[in-house]
Amino acid sequence: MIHVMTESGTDVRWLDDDQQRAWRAFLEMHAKLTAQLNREMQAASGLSMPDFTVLVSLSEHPGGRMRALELARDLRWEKSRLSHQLSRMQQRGLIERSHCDEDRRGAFVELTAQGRAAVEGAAPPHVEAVRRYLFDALQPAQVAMLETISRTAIASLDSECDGKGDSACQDTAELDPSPCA
Amino acid sequence: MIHVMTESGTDVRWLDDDQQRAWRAFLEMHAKLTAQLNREMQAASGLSMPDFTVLVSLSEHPGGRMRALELARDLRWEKSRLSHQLSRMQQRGLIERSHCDEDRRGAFVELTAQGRAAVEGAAPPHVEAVRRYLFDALQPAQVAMLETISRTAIASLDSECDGKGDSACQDTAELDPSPCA
DNA sequence: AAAGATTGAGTTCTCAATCTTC
DNA sequence: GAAGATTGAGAACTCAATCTTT
Repeated sequence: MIHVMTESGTDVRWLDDDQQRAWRAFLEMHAKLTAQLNREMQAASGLSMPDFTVLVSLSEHPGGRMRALELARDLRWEKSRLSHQLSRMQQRGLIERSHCDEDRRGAFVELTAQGRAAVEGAAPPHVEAVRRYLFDALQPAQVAMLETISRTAIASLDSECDGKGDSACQDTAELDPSPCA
Repeated sequence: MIHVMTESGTDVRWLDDDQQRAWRAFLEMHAKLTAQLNREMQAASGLSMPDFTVLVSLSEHPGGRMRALELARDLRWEKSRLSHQLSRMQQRGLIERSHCDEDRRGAFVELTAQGRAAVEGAAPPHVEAVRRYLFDALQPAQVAMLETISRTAIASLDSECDGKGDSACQDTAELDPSPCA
């Protein structure tokens, strides 16, 4: 374990070399991968990744229709982030919004025919790209380890933020992960 | 291997269950982790992660001074992304820009005293957070695997984009990874 | 007051266009 | 024309404030 004295005299445990390399490689990998996936999806289908993510979630629900709050929880997005995104997607005809009768505060979000066609067209090349850049090069044990590592970090992040409001730290704990492929 | 017939009759190899779970967990982990690190850095030091990333890179160079293009390569950022970021940081007094004598197209970027103080103050709590949320919960073999997986994906991404311009696909191949901790 | 949702302002990022110097 | 860099427009995200309904 490396310790370094800072100017303030505080004792800081820096990352060791292995951790440092892993951390920087992880960040670089994520940045390059998502940038590439975004570019290919935009070019092939005219959708951004945020568009696609929303459409996938909707398409996995019966009738392509769900409450906005449920969608926000599903995606682990802030309410305002979802609202802004839905506004843009509505303008482009990918989704529609309607009011909720049981609870008149609520809003429903619904896939349009155009939105459904868009996500069905975008999914195949996207999945192929995820395979090509990531999974085709990984062994099964590595895939399993990637999930284990990710879940470990998610658990430590979720346990950290216990009493915090809104969406920064999740107010939901029992939903499935965000659908992105 | 699962095959699915789409409407267009194309044969698509979808992700299998293990891959699907790993992929979604990976995306969720990265999103939560970076959001949390961003929030803590903003609260503790008034810096965003992009600010910090730039300052770290500068502080690791002699004199806290380097060419803009070198910085862009170091961070694997587009020229325009860096330029916008530097404009904001210059306004806040974190860096200064000056002209290059040898090549009058070029620009130098230099850490100000304030910028150096900011990054030195921000680094310790940031590193602690990275340890707390990620590395403290990982075994050495998992850290090594994370790096291996990341480098595998980076390699497949780098080999994919060979003849492409500017920065989307890297025009550099022999530099160190982006410094972010 | 709390819950569901929207809005506006400010930051960040990408893309295409531009400008200057080589 | 290519290289180094900046600019403007639009998309995406966060935060705080707001509005309506419960």
